[in-house]
Amino acid sequence: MSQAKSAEPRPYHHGDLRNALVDAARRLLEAEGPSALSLRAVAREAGVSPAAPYHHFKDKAELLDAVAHEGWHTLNTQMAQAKSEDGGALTGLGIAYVCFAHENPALYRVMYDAVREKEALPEDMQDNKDSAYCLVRDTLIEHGADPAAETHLELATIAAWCGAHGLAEMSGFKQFQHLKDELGGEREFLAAVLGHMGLFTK
Amino acid sequence: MSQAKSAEPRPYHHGDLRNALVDAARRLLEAEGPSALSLRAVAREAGVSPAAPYHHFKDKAELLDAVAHEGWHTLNTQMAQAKSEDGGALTGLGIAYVCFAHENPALYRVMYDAVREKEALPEDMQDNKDSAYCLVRDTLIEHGADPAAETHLELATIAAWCGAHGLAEMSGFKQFQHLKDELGGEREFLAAVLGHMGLFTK
DNA sequence: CAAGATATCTGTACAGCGCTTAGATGTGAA
DNA sequence: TTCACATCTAAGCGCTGTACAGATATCTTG
Repeated sequence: MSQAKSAEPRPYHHGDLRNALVDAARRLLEAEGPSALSLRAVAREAGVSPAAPYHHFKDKAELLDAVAHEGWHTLNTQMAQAKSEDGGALTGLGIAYVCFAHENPALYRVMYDAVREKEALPEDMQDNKDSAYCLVRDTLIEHGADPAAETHLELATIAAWCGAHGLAEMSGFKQFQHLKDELGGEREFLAAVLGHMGLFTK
Repeated sequence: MSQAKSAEPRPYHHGDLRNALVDAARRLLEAEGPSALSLRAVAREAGVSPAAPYHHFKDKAELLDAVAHEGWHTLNTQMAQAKSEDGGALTGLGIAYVCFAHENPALYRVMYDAVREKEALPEDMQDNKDSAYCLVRDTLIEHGADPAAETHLELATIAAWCGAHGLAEMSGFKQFQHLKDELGGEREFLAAVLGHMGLFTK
């Protein structure tokens, strides 16, 4: 494992240990998976003692929250990019969402583990202009949803998100491989399933 | 915690420890949540030594698999019941699915944790006549899907399942409370979101 | 019924975990 | 310069999953 970046004998005070810990956690997560992500391992990876993280995070959950926060941020920007590239079709957003989950499986899991613990939407997804949630809602409006029918709009956004999250967790199943082969690829499979959700038509 | 059922000093050989362990696990899961479900706690609850479970399960994951297996079985039967009671509407199945997840949150989580580990559908959900998967597929046929269009049918079933799973994980969010109030209840909220998924119309 | 093979369970131990506490070390303000 | 404060280390607690050797009960075979 990469032991931080430099070989010089780190000064007693790290300088920016908080960020270093979050980075180390992401590195470990990617390399070893979520089950290997112990606080102690993160501290080792960052080159500090096992107790050091407690001066920056209340407990392990709070460190994972910080990792998840970065994850939501990345997801938001990737979906915004997908929207601009794809001409703004809802299916494109759905595929971008699922692809993010596939490309960062461990991170995606940490993101939703945190969310399940709190039983609440992460702040990064709430009524923040840059959130993927709002991106989806705006896209629905562009495709004809009535912006005045707030409840309707909110329900539709939730439905789309539920479908995308479900697909993100399911589409990796081995049992679906034959469908991907049949349809000519992963993306085609995703688009087909999303298409069957109604909301994602077109 | 209830220390098994009887006060008599259990014979050296338990008789049916395997099932006793699975039951103990379910009891703990319900009472204390998934984070409290350690192998050692399960052994304590069943009144045996920490090493005893290893004669019946390869490791902790295999015990959780057994718990998950029971969970899938329960889910299948509850959905079959919902179908017979509800006149066979797809929305009823979706609501039954989500309600199961809400009534057994810890169990539902164990079920999907196992699934994520394996990246495969649980056996109990595959092409077994009693599976909820087949129940949904048959319901789609009853509502007009062409049984000969196998790919189409499979995609639609997957889409429905993805939507239901997503909703099961999302619908507990505090942020959606105002929608439940507005719509007159939890079930109405669920039905409304499912309705927006297209597949679940009627 | 005797005897040994086998299945099941216990006791003990190890390394790793999250977290706490006490004390060491560096930093910045008075 | 001094002292308060932020940051880090070292040591340790109780927990975990798991391995292994040995105890105990049951089953099989004679």
